[in-house]
Amino acid sequence: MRKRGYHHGNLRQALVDAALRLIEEKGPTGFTLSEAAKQAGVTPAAVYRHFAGREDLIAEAARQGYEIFSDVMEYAYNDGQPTALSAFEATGRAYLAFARKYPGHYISMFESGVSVNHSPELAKVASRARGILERAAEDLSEHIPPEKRPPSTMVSAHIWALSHGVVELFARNSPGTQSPFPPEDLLESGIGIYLRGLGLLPKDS
Amino acid sequence: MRKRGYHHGNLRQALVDAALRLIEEKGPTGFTLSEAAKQAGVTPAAVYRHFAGREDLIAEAARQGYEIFSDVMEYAYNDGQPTALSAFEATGRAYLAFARKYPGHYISMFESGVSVNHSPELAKVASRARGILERAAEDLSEHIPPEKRPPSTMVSAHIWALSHGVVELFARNSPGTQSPFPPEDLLESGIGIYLRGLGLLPKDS
DNA sequence: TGTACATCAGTGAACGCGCGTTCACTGATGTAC
DNA sequence: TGTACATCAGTGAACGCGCGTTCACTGATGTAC
Repeated sequence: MRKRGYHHGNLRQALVDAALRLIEEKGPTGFTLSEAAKQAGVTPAAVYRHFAGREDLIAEAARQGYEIFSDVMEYAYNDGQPTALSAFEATGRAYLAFARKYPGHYISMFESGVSVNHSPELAKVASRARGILERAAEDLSEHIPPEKRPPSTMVSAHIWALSHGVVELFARNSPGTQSPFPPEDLLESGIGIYLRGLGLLPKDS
Repeated sequence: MRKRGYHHGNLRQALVDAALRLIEEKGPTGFTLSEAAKQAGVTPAAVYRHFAGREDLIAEAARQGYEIFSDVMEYAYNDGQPTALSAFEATGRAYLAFARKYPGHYISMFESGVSVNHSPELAKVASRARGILERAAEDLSEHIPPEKRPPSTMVSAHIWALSHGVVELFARNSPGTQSPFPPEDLLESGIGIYLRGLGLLPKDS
């Protein structure tokens, strides 16, 4: 996708990759532009050929994260097939799977302090991600009698919050805060109970 | 609680307070020992009379946070009175109220990267906090028929995750990530649906 | 095919900065007599 | 009450460090003729 050649070949992406690795390892705090440059085999000054600065580099890492995230969620959602319910549950599982598989991206997106309004592209891809979850919630809502139906944006916010909370509290190898349950089970059971509360699952499963 | 007098009077606590202010303002990243010292009207070196270093100061801020947090949660729980259900809901509300009222503490506790095992005192007070939520979940669980009752530690993990997720995603003034709903409503409705899913609330509320 | 030229990705040195931490010290406070 | 002494909280200077960023440059690559 990048233009080929010159000296390094594809420094821009190499820098993003290095940043992702460092952010995953040391957190957004520990990440430094200089070390990312070093890992890419390049002088810190070279970074400025491709990014406006440190924050811009993190923002690009986040942007790529949202891109992958959206793809993963969209794939899991699968246009609401075979059922709105199964699609919704798959989306929840995909959220956690993404957080586990792409921790550097996840941290860049949600813990780096980079605003989603850093650039129009970032805002756009972030809202695409949100849109998918909201659509899944909408599909689902149609199976709830209108008079007891919460707004579908609320449902998606609930699930997003639960998923994010599980990731932050129980899926990180943060020493000392480990749960007696695997995060996957925790999220799946939580979503299950929640959906039962919406009247979308039988009383006993 | 501190011994009185000498030069500053109560530098130790003044440093913790400054740290809390700075952490709230600039995040755990932006916090520096030197600036905390400056805000307390003191040389950076003076900090070392009271703390082992930067991390130790943050850990003390977190410790005080857990202390307040536990008190608040315990008060809300109110020994499960008048009912296990109402006590549980009050505990959830108290969680969010704490996060809003003591953002510096909250960040020190959950976002600063300080391990809960930094010191025995910290571990102790953190587990006290966890214990309260677990007890509330246990009381509640007794109203669920045993064969469809999830482990109470799981219930408390669900609620903790949901609450934390709401705080992180929707209760911060993080630019761009605002929800169409007040965090309080979001959490309360989420917990309501969840409890209904546990069979603890009537089908239509 | 060969030569002259333009481009521009990456260099390397330099900058000012604030950081966390150390150390020998000083001088206000508290205490013993 | 007054004096001599001990304590120890806070000072101030110094340290080495790595940071993000700038700048004039260089030299490999691509291109025009």
